Amino acid sequence: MADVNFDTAVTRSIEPAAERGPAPLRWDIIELLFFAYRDFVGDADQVLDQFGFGRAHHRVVHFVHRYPGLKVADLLDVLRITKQSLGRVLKQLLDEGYIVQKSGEMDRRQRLLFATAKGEALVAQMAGLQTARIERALRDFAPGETAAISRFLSGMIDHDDPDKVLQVILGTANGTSET
Amino acid sequence: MADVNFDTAVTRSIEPAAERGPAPLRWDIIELLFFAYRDFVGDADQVLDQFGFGRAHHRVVHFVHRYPGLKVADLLDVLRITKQSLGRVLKQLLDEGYIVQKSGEMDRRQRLLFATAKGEALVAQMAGLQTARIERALRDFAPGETAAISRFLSGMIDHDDPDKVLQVILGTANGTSET
DNA sequence: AAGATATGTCAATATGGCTGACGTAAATTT
DNA sequence: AAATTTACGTCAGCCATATTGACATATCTT
Repeated sequence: MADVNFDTAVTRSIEPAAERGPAPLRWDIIELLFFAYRDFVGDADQVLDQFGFGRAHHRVVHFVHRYPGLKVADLLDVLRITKQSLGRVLKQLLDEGYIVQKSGEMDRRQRLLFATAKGEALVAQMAGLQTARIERALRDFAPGETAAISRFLSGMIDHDDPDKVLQVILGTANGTSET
Repeated sequence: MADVNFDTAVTRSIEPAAERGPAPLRWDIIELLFFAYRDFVGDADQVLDQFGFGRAHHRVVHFVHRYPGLKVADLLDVLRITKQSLGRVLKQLLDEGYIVQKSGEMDRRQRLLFATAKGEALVAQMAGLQTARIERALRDFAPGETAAISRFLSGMIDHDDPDKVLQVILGTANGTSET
């Protein structure tokens, strides 16, 4: 199985040496992020398959659970999809009783979204698997190091985003988890 | 715009808090990962749009560039898709000259894949944007902290994966399960 | 010669994005 | 009060990317 020249790959083979300082690319972090995220969402996929849902359902019910009373428009900002795309998924979650909606009291055009106990249970099941992965990965770090990890992830995010949910997260992200 | 009770959301509303402890969930890391990865791939999306490609093309040409001589079967393992899905994307990249293939010398059934200069340029352009984001996020960390960040990302990955590319990335390390 | 393997391909289907257009109720502005 | 804007829903169709199953071909292994 020595077919692929992984050694060449690791030491970097073809680099445009035209300029003097090609500004080294962070292949290491780029690929670690790819695989970390792949396995991270893989945890949720296992659960979703059992419920006949896809990743889109996860994202919707997750944010609705976490930010009760979220408006449809807020959700569109967070997920960065169109209302048509959201509509399909949201309708299923409403029909199957994972989410309910109430009209806004101040503005009755708004449909405020809330997760039901059923929806909460689904979210918690997936978050449980992902939390296990996270705790496993964080197990041997000093408190200062785990804080650095949080700050790094926060630093990877575009902070100039007008998204309201994101503002909340970035405002409180430096604290530790609640509960 | 005080419609949504973000405050309630942050302090968490519907959680069985009275009991001994349902194992606190790491909502903080879960959501930071979501947004960090969303913006991270967003960098590549900008470039891909200009080329008329999608994320699938990025993944393929990235790994082919990074691990020259990769077999089709290896690529399927890394990307975790079927060969039918890969075939469509790979064919485009071959037709448009981003990738070339050569028959394996020891096993001529194999099609070993290599990125062309054109393919390499595309990958480098996307990696450049992502590297800028990474360097920005890592700017103010001590060396020990950046090492911790890499170890964390590595720890988030399933190490018992038979995937050959992953083994190289993880340092050709053990086959130890995730204890 | 027989079987397994690596790859390619055809056909059908599902999911989850997209755009554009239109409708309705409710809030806001004039 | 009327006009306009906003929040949301929906219909219709298109595209990208994923799926499964079946089958073809070349090549390596036994």
